[in-house]
Amino acid sequence: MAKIFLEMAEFLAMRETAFKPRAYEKAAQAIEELKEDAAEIYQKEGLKGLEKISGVGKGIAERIEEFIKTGRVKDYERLKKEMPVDVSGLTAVEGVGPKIIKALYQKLKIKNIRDLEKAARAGRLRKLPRFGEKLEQKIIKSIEFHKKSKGRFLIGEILPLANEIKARLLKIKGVSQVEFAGSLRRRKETIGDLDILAISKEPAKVMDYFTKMPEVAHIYAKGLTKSMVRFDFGIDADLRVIAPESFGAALQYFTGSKDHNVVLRKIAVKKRYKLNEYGLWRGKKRIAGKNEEEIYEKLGRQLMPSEIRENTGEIEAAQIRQLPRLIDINDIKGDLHCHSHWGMDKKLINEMIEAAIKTGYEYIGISDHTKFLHIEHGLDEKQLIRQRKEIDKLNSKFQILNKKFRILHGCEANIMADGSIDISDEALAKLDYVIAGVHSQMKMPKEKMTERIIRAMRNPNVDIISHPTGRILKQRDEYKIDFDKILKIAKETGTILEINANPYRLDLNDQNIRQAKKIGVKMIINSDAHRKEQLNFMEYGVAQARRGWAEKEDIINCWPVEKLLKFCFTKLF
DNA sequence: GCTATGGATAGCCTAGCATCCCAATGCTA
Repeated sequence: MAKIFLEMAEFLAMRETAFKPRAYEKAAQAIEELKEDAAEIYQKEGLKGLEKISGVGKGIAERIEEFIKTGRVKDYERLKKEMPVDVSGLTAVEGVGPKIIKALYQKLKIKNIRDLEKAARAGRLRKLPRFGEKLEQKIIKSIEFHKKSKGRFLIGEILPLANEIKARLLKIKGVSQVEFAGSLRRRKETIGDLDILAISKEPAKVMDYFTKMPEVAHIYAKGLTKSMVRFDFGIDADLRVIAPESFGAALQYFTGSKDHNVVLRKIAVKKRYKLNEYGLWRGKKRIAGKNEEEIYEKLGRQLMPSEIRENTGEIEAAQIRQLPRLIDINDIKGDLHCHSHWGMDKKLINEMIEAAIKTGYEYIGISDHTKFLHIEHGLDEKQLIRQRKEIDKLNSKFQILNKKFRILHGCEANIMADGSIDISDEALAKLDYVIAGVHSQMKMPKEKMTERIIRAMRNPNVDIISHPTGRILKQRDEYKIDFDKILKIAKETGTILEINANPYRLDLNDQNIRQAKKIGVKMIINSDAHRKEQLNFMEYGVAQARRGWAEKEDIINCWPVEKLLKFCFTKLF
């Protein structure tokens, strides 16, 4: 449905219809972001229910109804007949928009990317009015990039590279500040492109350097205030050089999100100000712009952390000065989901411990897989006992040395299809804590999967549910579960839900976290490290928790170890 | 076509860059 409305928006733009394109675009986005299936909403509440979706009014609600009932949207088909082209395919080519698509179809009967590439390579585009050789070349290059492009990138893939580029830019003479904006600064799970802002006395030098970096495969644009490039592995990056007096305004503006900014600008207009990337203005006078804080303050709002700028209530909370005090990476006292590959790898457990101490943790929990996962060399009851002895030995060493550090002994057990655990309760009871997770048969019907996890939560030995929704970003959807029900039982039993910090998981997601916090379900941020370097995944988990408005009190590995163990020990069921 | 405001109507984000044509247009963020 979202795709149909998005295409309708493009068709309407081709006809130069005013305002409707934006309306359809907005509706498409709203539908895509919907948590519930639109068909379910319609079934329960009819047209009125659909109209409650922000961006959906009477007209679009009726078209959704039509689609649910007939599987078609007549208006869409009419538009498509008028201009039978693959709009979504063509607009995916950078530099091609509705006006160009229209000209291409009318003059050259170009319907899709294949036609376009053929015509461009044959030199037929340059002959069209308002076209030229350069535009033709640009389109050929865009098509080549499009074929290679991999879409969005995981934050775990981008942040390390971005930090390196930042360090390089800071070394250039005349550069005094470099910051990321956009989805990277909001720490979204996936990043579409890289937005970088800089202050420099010599913009030309920075732009020269930036566009000539070894990673740069293509330069879209290069000016004194803005340059845009594509890196060889497929992500685009923009660099803007900003005047110091506008830096805060630019940072605010380019950080977004778009929805957050739209609301903010409306607030500015209401106060008879104007907000743009150069500052907050009253008439021609700039009344704020150097930093973000003064802009938000002049608009009557607390400064909002970038991770929650999604227009999901943060602007309202900031007005009554009730913003949450988001958890910080420095609040983390330990990591309870670390694999040592015990029995397979003799050194890893020590490496993990060393890395944890170096990070400044007060404790680490070793939680290897249990016996059902043969492939990961899961431990059985006897092996767990032997592992316990080794951990006791290591702990007594710390005591002798009078070090505060402590190793906890846990495991990541498997929740079987019927909700039972793959290892005996006796063995589990001897551990400091137990994580349980689903690692098999993930395609169960919603009710069965929910019951399965609930049964595991009701096991008095199970303290933590790992990666509760099971999704793998860019690879696998979450399992079908009734999350509200899981939350209810988690609250009832005192079961802790994990925020798995592996950048491929980031599970729970931001919305899950917010829901859990609201109900009072406790969470834990774990790295799920299988190598010592992966302990650093914690950073992504903390970012995710922040996006879910989590505070220190909500996350049990911000607590001292005694309090944490007591919470695990006094589990209700 | 949607939303907000007030019950029918106004308003819908802004700006840099490339390109094509030499002042305007389209795309993108």
